Amino acid sequence: MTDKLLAPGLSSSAQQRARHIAEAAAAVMSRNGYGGTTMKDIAAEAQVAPGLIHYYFDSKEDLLLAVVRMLCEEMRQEAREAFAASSGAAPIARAWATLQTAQTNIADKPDRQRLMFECIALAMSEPRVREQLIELYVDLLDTTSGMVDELNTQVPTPLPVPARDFAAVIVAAIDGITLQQLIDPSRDAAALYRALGFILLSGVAASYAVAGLPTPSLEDFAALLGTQPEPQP
Amino acid sequence: MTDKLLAPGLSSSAQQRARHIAEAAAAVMSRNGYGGTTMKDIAAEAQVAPGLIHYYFDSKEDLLLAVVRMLCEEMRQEAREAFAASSGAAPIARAWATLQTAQTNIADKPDRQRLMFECIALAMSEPRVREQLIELYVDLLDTTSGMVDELNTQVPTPLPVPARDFAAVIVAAIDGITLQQLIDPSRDAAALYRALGFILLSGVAASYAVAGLPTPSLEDFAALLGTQPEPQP
DNA sequence: CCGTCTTGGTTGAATGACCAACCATCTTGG
DNA sequence: CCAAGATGGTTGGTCATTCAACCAAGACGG
Repeated sequence: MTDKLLAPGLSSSAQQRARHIAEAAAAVMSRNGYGGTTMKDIAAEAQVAPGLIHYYFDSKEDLLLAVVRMLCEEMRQEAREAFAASSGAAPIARAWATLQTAQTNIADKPDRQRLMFECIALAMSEPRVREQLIELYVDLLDTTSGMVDELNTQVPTPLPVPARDFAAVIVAAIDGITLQQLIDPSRDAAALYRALGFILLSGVAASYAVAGLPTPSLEDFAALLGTQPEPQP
Repeated sequence: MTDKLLAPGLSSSAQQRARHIAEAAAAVMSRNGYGGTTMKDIAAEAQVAPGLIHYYFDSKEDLLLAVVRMLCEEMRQEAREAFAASSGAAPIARAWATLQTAQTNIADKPDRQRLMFECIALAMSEPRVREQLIELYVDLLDTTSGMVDELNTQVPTPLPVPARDFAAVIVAAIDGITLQQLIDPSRDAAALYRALGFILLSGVAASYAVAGLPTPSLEDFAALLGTQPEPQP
């Protein structure tokens, strides 16, 4: 039994208790990182005896996984909502709106992102963690490539690359930007997202061009992304 | 004194000795990860007493930093060489050739990449590590944006985003793809790099279109990237 | 030339801090 | 009254780091 949280056969109050502990863990771990968090810290945050944590979770690692799963689900949900909310708009606008959720995520809750990456680092040496993480990534790519698929139908020439690969690259770029932000928060994340937006959207422009349709100008994009185009000197 | 390796006033034989230890550390840490490596392991690999390591390096952390700096420098060098070697070719080909070095890097030496990310995770909680990492990223972005600048002059319409932001996004995407590869090596890295290539290069296509020049067809790109375009069903 | 001193390296056992996991023992709700 | 739930001190193991002792090889005085 690896994860009592998901195990059936626990009363709903027990599930609530487990969740309470997981939330406390999320708070402390976000604050101090996984390595910098002791079971005692978590117990203190949850106002509970240290031993009790092991009653609900087999190990510290399990607790981390529960936390990370919660955080992932939350982020994915936000992205899905933004995508759905923009369902009437032009494909470019939808893509941009959805991308924004990633941007605000790192801006508003850097600690959570940090925890995610600590978990990834742990996964490199802990096979159990890795498996869980693979699952989470599969879900994330499913969601993203679903969106790409949908946008693909609204564009004159469909993308010349498999939607899933395209989605993976988008996710990769977001992860990478997040990483850079975590390492040096003083850098301007908005500028990077703007650049990412341009890069992705110029693909759309090419799509128009290839179809022999009038190509949207870069100024159009610029207006959309809320910035001026900045030609190189 | 934080880093005896760089400290002046050590005889050159001492520098050699330090390097020898750092190389042993690189080997073991790549194999077992930073967390999974003990000073004893490193000592054994270097055929040296555990205590000696602290004669040359103040802490395990310092040793990691020395190792990471070596690895970074190596990768940057490879990329620079590939870029320089292709200096006669078309901008698209140069970009692609340089991108390839990143691809082979993760394919051939995943362990090193893993160590890099473990170091990044550590940086989140260790200010000293973070500072060093910021420096390394600055260097990396300098190199990359230098390349982007150079390519920018060879293209009909210069990029509408600052070269440095563009470079940062490229680096981010590479990092992200690397991360995904580390988590699940069974995924097809080549496909992701192909997708990244298309995304970046369709920006070039747009650049032609905006300039009112005939747009290179996606088939042209496909040939260049050594694959067939795969239209979505 | 030879013994001794000095210095720069080198050794590996001992230290000490840390903490996840355990468990013997209470408490309480049903 | 008795589990299920909760407590928190104890335990055992892991390591980074320290340190006192050791050694080889060059400098030096006699």
